[in-house]
Amino acid sequence: MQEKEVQQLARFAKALGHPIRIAILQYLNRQNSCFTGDLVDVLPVAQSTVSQHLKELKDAGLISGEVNPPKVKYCIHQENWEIAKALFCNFLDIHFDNNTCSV
Amino acid sequence: MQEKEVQQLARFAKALGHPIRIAILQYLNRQNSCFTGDLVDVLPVAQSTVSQHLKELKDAGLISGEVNPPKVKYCIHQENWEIAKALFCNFLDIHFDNNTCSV
DNA sequence: AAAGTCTATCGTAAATTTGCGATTAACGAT
DNA sequence: ATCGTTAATCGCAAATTTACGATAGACTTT
Repeated sequence: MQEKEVQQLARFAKALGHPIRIAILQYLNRQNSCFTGDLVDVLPVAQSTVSQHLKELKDAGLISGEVNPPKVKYCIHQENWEIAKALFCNFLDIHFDNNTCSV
Repeated sequence: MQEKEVQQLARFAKALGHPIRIAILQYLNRQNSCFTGDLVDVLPVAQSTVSQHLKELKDAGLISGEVNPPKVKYCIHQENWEIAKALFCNFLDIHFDNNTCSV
């Protein structure tokens, strides 16, 4: 594993290192996409806090937001999500077959 | 995914959220076990800093240390490592086959 | 043009993290 | 008993994270 990959993996892991952000990503995985407001309704923190967590996930590259006035629609950033998956699988020593990953 | 699992996953992810800690775990995965000093030799940070990162990994449950005076031998905490694997795989939507993790 | 909706950003405070040098603790060897 | 080795812990400073309310910006609708 290259140094760059270690950095990238740590970056992703750090982004996942908060329960609210895990919850956001889970929600996005289920719903495919959602607005900020949907998350504010569901999560036990203030709107500004949700926004901040979304920003961190976006900065880490795990999600992307599409402005859809006056709302913003978020979804998983598929390409980077796959990269994250690959890095985690590699690191956790999970062996791949073909398309997904299997042990 | 239960709330407790979300918390646990976030805890593990947080522990992985630093390049030095990733490097430590990688080293442990390769070497099976090692002393603190081995890591100090390899990592670009001070001894006290390495010790601190080891403490965090231990607190997160990912490693365990066996005192072997005057050294301390660290290794991956296999049981918890498997739990972490399972949680990450589940979260990242990685499909399993058989023996190790299962969804 | 004014009002309303939705969300990002600002300002702030508290808590946590990161890193270091110095010290301490534990133990074996002399 | 003293010395040497190894590693944890302490004390500290700087940076980052977390959370909130308040404000500001973008755009629709009235």
